Amino acid sequence: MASTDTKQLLLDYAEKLFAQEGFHHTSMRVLTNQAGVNLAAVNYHFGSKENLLHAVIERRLKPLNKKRFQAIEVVMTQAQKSLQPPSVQDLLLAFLRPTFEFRCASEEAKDFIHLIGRSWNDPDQTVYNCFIKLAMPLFEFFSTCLRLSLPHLDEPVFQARLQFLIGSISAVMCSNEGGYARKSFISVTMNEEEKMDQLLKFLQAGLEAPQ
Amino acid sequence: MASTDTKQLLLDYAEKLFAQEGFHHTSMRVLTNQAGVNLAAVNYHFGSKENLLHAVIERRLKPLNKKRFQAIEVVMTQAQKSLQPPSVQDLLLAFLRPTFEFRCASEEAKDFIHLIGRSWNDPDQTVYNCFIKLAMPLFEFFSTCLRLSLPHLDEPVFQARLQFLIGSISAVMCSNEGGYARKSFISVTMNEEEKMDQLLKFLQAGLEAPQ
DNA sequence: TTACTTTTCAAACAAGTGTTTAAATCAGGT
DNA sequence: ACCTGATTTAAACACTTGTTTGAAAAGTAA
Repeated sequence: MASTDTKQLLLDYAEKLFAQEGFHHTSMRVLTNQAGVNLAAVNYHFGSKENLLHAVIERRLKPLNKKRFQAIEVVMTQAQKSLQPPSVQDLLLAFLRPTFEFRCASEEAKDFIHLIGRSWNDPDQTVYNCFIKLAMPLFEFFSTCLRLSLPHLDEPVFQARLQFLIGSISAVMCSNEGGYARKSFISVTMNEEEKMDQLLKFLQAGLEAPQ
Repeated sequence: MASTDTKQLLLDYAEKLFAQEGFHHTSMRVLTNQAGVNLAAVNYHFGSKENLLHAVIERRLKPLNKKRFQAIEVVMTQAQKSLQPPSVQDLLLAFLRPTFEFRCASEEAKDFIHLIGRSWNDPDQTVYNCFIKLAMPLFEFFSTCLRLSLPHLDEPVFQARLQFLIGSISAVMCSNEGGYARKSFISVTMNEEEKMDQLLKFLQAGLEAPQ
């Protein structure tokens, strides 16, 4: 077996298991068994379990964040041309559309998004740090741009609403109806596009609410 | 030492550690060391680590949910009297006020709320199941009542917005500025009352947005 | 084939986990 | 004082964890 195959297998199954079971709760023995490779392969190819997590997150998050970054940039340049602040709707869409498109791409992508959505509140420092290191620049860029769309808001109010926004987004990212997820009392029977539309409307209304 | 003291100590420190480190990542040896009791005390008094978690959650969640339940009931009886559907604002307030009041009561309460807020998306089935079993009845009641306030929404849209709502609320519950939490790029410098006001406005606007 | 590197493999390692056990200690009632 | 049941204790148990090791196998280039 080529070395790249083993690496890919490990990344794929790690992504799935980390999402489903959590990082700490995923055993390297279970992972390597499912992937059909030897236990020592993880340490040989990645050095450690933590490095494997890093590789799993980086592999998908880098291209995804690049897309989001570019989409936001488009909105910003158009805004500069028209000498107007960017609209909340455009910015939200620039952030959400690549996310949802990515999420719909495959079942594996859904697993990954689940993993990411949970990282915000993950008690495990390992997961949180790994995620935030890769995501921070984008979020700060997004936050700065969104600020321009909502100049009338006091800074603390803006920060608070940013927190609410992230909560809603990560809730959607964590939900995967029809997947391995446990039952919830909420059953969102909606295709992904409609769901994004609804999330957009919800967030826009919340962000633009009178202070 | 009276037996009740040991039990209390275990509950207190378990609450703190489960919130800070997560359930699985909390070692019973560390827990019993911090609490100053013997390792075997957990199994003697609670039977198992899982039962301890259950006791931790139940101790605080039962009275909290009772308060929320009663507050919602007040809103509903007033609505019935006036032959009007309950307002979104009143219902949200009935749910949020007891939560925030509880959260402000003490630092331990904040830990607990953090633990609860995370339970939604906890990869650990143990934590999730334990939480949902105790919280489900209240959430279903709340959901049913809120549905009456938003009769014009299609059912799928309502369900989706419910998901967004829970996301925002749990994001706030998980945040504990000034506590042991790691740094975030969001810094919400707001007292709890203002924060609740803002959350209320945000959610109300989002829920009542045109479909 | 030979020589060399990369990759795989089974086994062992050291440390940590929740739980159990049986003896020791403490408490309250008679 | 004594007895009895509740509680605490140190030690051990059985098991899992991520990681390391050194030899075997596979792959590559001369």
